[in-house]
Amino acid sequence: MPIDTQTQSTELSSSQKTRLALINAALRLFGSKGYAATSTREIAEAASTNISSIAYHFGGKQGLHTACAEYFVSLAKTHVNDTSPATSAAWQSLSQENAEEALISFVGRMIDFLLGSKEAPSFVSFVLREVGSESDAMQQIFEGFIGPSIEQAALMYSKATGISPTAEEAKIAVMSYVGQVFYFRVAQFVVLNSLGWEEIGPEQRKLIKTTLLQKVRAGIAAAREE
Amino acid sequence: MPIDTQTQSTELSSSQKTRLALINAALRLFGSKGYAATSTREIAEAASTNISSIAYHFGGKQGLHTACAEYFVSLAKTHVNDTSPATSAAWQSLSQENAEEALISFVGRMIDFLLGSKEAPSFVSFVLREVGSESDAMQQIFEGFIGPSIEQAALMYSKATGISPTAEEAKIAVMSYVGQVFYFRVAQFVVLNSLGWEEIGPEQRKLIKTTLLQKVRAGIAAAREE
DNA sequence: GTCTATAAACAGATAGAC
DNA sequence: GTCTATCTGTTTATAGAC
Repeated sequence: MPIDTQTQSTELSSSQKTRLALINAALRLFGSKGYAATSTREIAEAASTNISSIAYHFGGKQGLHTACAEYFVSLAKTHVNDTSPATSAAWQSLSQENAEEALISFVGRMIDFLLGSKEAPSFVSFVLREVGSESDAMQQIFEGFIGPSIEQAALMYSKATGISPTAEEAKIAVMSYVGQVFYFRVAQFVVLNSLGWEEIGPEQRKLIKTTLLQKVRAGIAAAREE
Repeated sequence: MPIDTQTQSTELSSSQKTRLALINAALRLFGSKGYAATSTREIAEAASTNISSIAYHFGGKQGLHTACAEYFVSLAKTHVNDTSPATSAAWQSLSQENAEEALISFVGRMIDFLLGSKEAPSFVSFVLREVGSESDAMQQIFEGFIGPSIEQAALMYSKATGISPTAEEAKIAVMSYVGQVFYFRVAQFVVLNSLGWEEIGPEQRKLIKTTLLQKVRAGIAAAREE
């Protein structure tokens, strides 16, 4: 059961504060160093609490890890739901042009989040380490967030291009867009060194966005003509 | 100094055999479980030797890790040099059409290697874990292999599209192609679950290849018309 | 060069005081 | 609920026999 650790706006009990601090610290440390390389002592110190709090709140290190995955899913879900409040049925009636714009907007928002937000590095690192080990946590992240997102984007793609919504090509195309964007976050070291950049700031992000979205539009147009 | 552990064809001394077995076992284990989660006992067992061999041959766990990176670079380099024996000057004189075909061939071979070869999972996992930690090993991998490959592909892209070879757009486009392909290997869990596939076999690889290369061609055509 | 035995450090978990 | 103190197992590194 994903516990609501974020939406509670005003007052948090001392217990909840400790709990949330532990999850945030763990998510960051698990992401940057990996699960095995992160010690519970380290997490407790980063969360400004005691090692025993981990056993008390989560049963142990593994329980804290599970809680991190649940926290990520609940956060990612509200993020996505906020930005696309329309129902699945509403997508069905979109015109080709509107579907294309919706897909472009989807990829654009993904670029802004993955390359522009403060939380992205932790989140992406965490999920990236999970996806390698086909863990229960990954299953949960897929079913709760990634799967539905790809499903929805594939629907937009099929509307935009006119190909069948059940065609495997739609999902492959969508995943290729996702993959492109992730690369610029995950392989940031390669990106910075190849281009001689110091960082991926607003200007760099804009250049990446322009180049990538042009490719997406070209790909949609080409698929439409088949 | 990258030590030649592979090209020696016929006879390997007992010492070299142990050394190579340790590197191969470590590369696989570091990739699949991560550096911290892999114990030297485990590596020694997988390599059918004793723990102390690690200290003897590499000084310790960290030394073995460095040797893995060096081994990867030397292997990747010979792979790339084998498949593109032409000099940099030769690329300069390519026609638009030939440059496009060279780029398509580059992406196609990347798909075949990353999704079809037996070694790819270990290698990709290893490099993926390195790229997160901007380690000395990663610097070496970039300078020895990744950087030059991107440079070369960007040159093909500029020839194929007619844009300036120094334009940042060329490298961004090339990296977007690389990113797409990597996603299908790295996020294989997502790919299989989204598409309901059991594995990425020859037929699946062919479908991915067709879809992705169509996008690459469309992107080149669009950039050419600007 | 390879092995056994062991040292020294560190991990996660837990009992019990407050 | 949070803390201190401690237990038990495991890690890497190393000294020394062969």
